[in-house]
Amino acid sequence: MLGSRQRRMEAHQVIFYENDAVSDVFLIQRGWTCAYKILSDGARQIIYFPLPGDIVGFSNLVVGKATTSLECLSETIISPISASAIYGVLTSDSKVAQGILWAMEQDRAMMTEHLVSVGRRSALVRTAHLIVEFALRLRLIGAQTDNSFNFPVSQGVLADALGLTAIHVNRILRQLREADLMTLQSGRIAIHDIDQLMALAAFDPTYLSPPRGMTDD
Amino acid sequence: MLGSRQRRMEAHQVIFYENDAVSDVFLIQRGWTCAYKILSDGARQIIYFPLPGDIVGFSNLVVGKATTSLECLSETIISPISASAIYGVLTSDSKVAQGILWAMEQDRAMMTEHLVSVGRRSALVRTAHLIVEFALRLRLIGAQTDNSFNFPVSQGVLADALGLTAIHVNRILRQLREADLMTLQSGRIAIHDIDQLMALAAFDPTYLSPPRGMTDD
DNA sequence: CGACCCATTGAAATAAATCAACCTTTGTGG
DNA sequence: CCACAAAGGTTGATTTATTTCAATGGGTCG
Repeated sequence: MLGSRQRRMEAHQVIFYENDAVSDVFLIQRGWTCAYKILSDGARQIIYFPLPGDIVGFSNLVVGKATTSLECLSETIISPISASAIYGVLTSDSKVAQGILWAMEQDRAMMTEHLVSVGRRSALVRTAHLIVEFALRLRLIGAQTDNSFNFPVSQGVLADALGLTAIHVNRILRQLREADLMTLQSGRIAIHDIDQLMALAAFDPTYLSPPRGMTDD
Repeated sequence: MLGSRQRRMEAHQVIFYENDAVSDVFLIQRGWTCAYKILSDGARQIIYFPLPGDIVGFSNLVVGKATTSLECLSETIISPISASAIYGVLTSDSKVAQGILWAMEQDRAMMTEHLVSVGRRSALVRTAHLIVEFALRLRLIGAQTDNSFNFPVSQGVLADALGLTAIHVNRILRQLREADLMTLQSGRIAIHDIDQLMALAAFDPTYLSPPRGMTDD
C-alpha cells in the first residue's frame, strides 16, 4: 500500500537537499516541513510548507534529483514512495491517479498563492494570508479543533517564506496582535478573529478544497 | 494525436479566465502567453509565461475550472487537449505519461524560480533572471538563432511578472542597457552579453533542460 | 486630428531593510 | 544547580529600494 513504510525525523533534520539524487516522493504523515531554495548569497526562499497529507517531491520523480531542499520544522513522520510505485499507480488505478494529480494541483495552487502574495500583497496582508492558509489546512486535515494550533515556525523561517526580514515579520506580528486578530506565542498561534483576518487577507479558500466528487461528500 | 486540433488567437485575447469552467489543457504551439491572477484591488500577478511547447492548465484537469487566467501577448496558436485524452494517455502510454509529468515539472520549476526571484532577488537581478530564462527557453525550442528575439511584453506586463511597478521596470531596463548587457526596443530584446547577464542573475540553467533519457541525445 | 497606450524622467513619499542594542528562553556542560 | 552559550524575540534609529505622484513625448489606430 502507498505510504505504509514510515520514517521518523527530528526537527531541523533535512529529508533531502536540493540536488540530492532522490527519485522517491514523500507523503508527510505527521509534523511540519518546509521546502526551500538557497541562493548563492546564502539567502533562503521557502517555496511552501508541506503538511500532513501532502505529497512532496514530484520533481524528484521526473528529474531524478531534488529541486528544492525539504526540512523538518518539528518531529515528523514521512512515508517514502518510490518512483516505480507512482508510475505503476498512474498506469493502473485511475482513482488513485486522480488523487495524485489532485495532490500535484494542491501543491501548485499553494505555490501560486504564495507567489501572488510575495509579488503583490503588502507585508501585513501577505502574512495574514499565510496564517489563514495554515489555519484552514489544519482544519481540513482535522488537526485544529479550537481556534489555536501549534506552530513550530520561527519568525526567521516565516520571514524566508514571506520574502521579508525576521525583524519586519516581528513588527507585522505585533500589528496583528495589537489589532486583536491573532497571537503567536511560544510556538503556538491563537486566532482571535478568523473572519476579520480572512477579510484583511482577502482570502479565497476555494483553492484548498478538493473538487466535488473527490471526497465522500 | 495529441495537439492536432488548432486554434488561432490574437494578442490580448484571453484563452480562459480564472474560474471559467474548462477541463481542457492547452498546448501552446506558437506565440507568447501569460498566466496570471487578479487581486481584489485590481492588482495583477503574473505567475509565468507559457511559450511554445509548454502545456498549460493541468489545474483545469483536476479542478474542472481554470485557477489562473491565460492571455495571449502576441498572435498565438494553441491546441486544446481534453481531460479524457490526458487521462487516457496517463493510463496507457507510459512514455507519453512521462512526457506529461515532465511538462508539469517544467511548469513547477519555473514557478519556483519565479517565486525565489520575487521573494529574494533585487529588482535588477530578478529582471535579469527572467530575461535570461526567456533567452534560454527560446534557444531550447529553436526560436532564437542570434542573440536577439521578439518580445511582445510591455513594461507594464513585465512589472506584473516581477512584482514591480512599470516605472521601476523602466529604470531597471535602463540600467541593463547602460551596463551594455541588453536592450529592449520596439518589441525586441537584444542581448549584448549573455555571460555577464547570467552572472548578474546567478542563473543556473539546469531547471530548464529535460532530464537524461528524455530526449534523443 | 484626437485618443489611447506605452515609454521616459524627476521629485517626493513610504515600505521594508539594515544596523545596533538588549532581552528572554532553551539547552548544555561543568 | 548554576553558568554560560546559542537561538529566538523585541524595539529604536537610520538608510535604502521601490512606489507614488506628476509631467512629457512618441507611436499607433480609428
